[in-house]
Amino acid sequence: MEKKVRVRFAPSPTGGLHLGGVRTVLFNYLFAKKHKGTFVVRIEDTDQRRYVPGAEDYLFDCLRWCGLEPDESVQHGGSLGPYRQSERKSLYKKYADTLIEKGLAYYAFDTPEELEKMRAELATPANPSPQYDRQVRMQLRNSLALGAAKTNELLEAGTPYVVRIKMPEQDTLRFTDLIRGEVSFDTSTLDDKVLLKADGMPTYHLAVVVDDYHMQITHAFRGEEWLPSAPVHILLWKYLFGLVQMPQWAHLPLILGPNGKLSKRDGAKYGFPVFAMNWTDPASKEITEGFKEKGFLPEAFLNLLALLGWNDGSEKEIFSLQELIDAFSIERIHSAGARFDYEKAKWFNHEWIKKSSVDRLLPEFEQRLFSQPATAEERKKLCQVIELVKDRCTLLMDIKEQAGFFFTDPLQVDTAAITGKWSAEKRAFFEWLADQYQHAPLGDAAAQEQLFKEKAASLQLKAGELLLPFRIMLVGGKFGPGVFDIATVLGPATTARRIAYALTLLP
RNA sequence: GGCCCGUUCGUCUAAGGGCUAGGACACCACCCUUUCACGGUGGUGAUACGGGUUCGAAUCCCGUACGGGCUACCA
Repeated sequence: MEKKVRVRFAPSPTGGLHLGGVRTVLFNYLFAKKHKGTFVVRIEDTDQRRYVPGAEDYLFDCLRWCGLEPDESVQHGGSLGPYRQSERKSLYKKYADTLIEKGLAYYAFDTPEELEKMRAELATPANPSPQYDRQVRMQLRNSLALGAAKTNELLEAGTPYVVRIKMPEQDTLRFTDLIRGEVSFDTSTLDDKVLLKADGMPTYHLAVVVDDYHMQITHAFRGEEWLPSAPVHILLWKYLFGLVQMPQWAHLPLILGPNGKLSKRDGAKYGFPVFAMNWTDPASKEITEGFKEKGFLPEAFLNLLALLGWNDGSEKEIFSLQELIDAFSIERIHSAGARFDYEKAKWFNHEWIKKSSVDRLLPEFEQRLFSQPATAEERKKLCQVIELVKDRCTLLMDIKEQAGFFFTDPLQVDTAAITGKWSAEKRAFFEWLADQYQHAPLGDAAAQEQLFKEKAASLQLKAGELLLPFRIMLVGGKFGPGVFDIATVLGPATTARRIAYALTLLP
């Protein structure tokens, strides 16, 4: 009997939720749902200096917007909490002590200044970043070099210390990554990573192992940037809980920006969002734009993220969340990093807007077009409008431009596009047309078009030369769906009014 | 510098030893549309390089080059 699948997303609440973070959530979620497992969100807030108020609530807001609700978390409850690492502090200390007792870790009293000095002294062009490792540890201020008596003395005097793992001299550590196969490391090249900080908080290395064990995590997904620290975690699993208990690891390929790992700066620089939702830095008040506010549908956002590094082997590209769950498999995740392409991202969104139902789109349109809740009548009109314009919206932001004129007379009428071929005959035609809309029942779009063309022919005017002016009178510019469809939705009174108004601007 | 990971059109990718190397985005052309989109048709465009293994390699192995990540008492 297989163990019940349990996965976790373990963000550190320090700011906006990055594209890559959402993709990690998504893969966790897909895998959990696919295997009827449990998706846990654990807050990694062990660095108190980096605490950012609001970041945690923001994170859950993002997950909610995406439709990726955790099964267990700070906000969702669960029996294996607390789900915030700062609230599990004493647990980690216990394990750090165990490691020291077994001689697998040691106390280190070096101050940050001393470490800096050591690195500065040892740095050479050939070795620009010296490590705290077996080469130098006997020359530093730690329990290994100092001996038991001196160590106890320092401890009793309340000297601040950290706990470091004692990296074995000569060992090869290997594991099988679900995405890249066997990966191995030689411990002789590794350093003695800090496990417990001077403030008593664990570092990521200790916390992730202890918590994954206690929360019974079976599969761990994380970004490829964590691969180099895998050997530390393997060792801790071996020392603390046994390797058989260790979750299966999958190191996800990185999402790259135009220059390496995608960063928030890239977004600002190249004009695309990087965060899921708008993030306002509480200190600087600086706002970083999110996909939501930029006008992405969450369905599209998830879809494009899933296809960045994964595909189902077919040529299918548009997937709903349920379809992703059904089709998902770790084996089909790529091992190479993927460069984020904003143009393709927009294409996904456009596809989703086109395929979404009027009902799905209604609240999106309403929210962007009305300052107050729409009346039943406005809603009815809105539905017709959505049907007419949704194919022309790539981002939800486009709604204002593509649909606004149905509800508000155009502020600017591009008369310059009309005046070139304007004439007294044409003016007469439009005066007649306005009058028709004002007084005669005109029927549907097809009937209006027929009448329009017949009248044009009778006056020896080319219908083609009248259509564009008509459009501009109604919408203000050279865009929008078929003119007679617009006139129909606008209704005769409004259509007549706009023609009449435009005529006042023309010779 | 050291360690780790990676390398198919500009970008995302398919092809898990036998092929005219397929699709999508973007781009270009044409068609449709008496606006602009949508849509349709077609086009430009890739297996980093060098060695092996094999009857046969994008696919397996080695090396080189290039790219990325890590190298904090951050995650």
